[in-house]
Amino acid sequence: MRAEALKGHLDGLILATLANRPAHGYAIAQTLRERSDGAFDLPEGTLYPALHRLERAGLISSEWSTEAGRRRRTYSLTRSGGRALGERRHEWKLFATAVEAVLA
Amino acid sequence: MRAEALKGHLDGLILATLANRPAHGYAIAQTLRERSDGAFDLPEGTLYPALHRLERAGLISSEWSTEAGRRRRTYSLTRSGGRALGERRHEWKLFATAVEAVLA
DNA sequence: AATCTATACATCGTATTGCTATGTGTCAAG
DNA sequence: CTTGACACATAGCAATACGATGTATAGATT
Repeated sequence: MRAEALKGHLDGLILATLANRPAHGYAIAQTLRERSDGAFDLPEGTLYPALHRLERAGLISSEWSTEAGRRRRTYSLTRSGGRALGERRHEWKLFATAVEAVLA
Repeated sequence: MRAEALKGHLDGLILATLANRPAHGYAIAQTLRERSDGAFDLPEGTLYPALHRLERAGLISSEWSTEAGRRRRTYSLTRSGGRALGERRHEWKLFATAVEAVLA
């Protein structure tokens, strides 16, 4: 997968992952890898800045916790993030339809 | 349509447009707008640099001509560009499938 | 005991890329 | 003679994914 393909779509994927339940960064990466059947295997330098960006934007919120000696930052979708996810899903449909109309 | 959504996918769209027949920049923009039902309305600052980029990469080639006083640069898909288009189409399928598996 | 692997987070610097704004110039319509 | 469509070009900007690197704990392996 070329790096640029993901640009502009990562935020929606992260929000969608958090829509089911809150999760910490590492778990988000695992879920994304599983749900995408290995297609999305995010390096740390991609994931953590994206999470910080989403939190700055108010779409997710975080809380520190410690479990078995490991510190975790657990992220949850905010109400605003839920709305944003809806928009992203809608936008994706429009985008995918348009791309397929051209590529086909 | 958010600007970042297109990133990394524009090249494939341009290549696909040229797969039918050679065309000049302005015509490519028109075709893209029509085929995408208005979703892709490329500003010049997006289209022309992209064409130069594709030509530098050897995926398209160009020729100057003049028609009715207007100079045109007509672009054609190269053999290498044809192969690249195939790859992009394949990559798109993988990408779209993965995104839908996560967003759904 | 030492090393490796997985877990877990963080950030600096870089490359890529699409867009805005601006500039050049032709031609037809009003 | 001004507006709009046609036609191309580029400088500067903003956004973002990634590679590399660093910190730290826990369990398994050697």
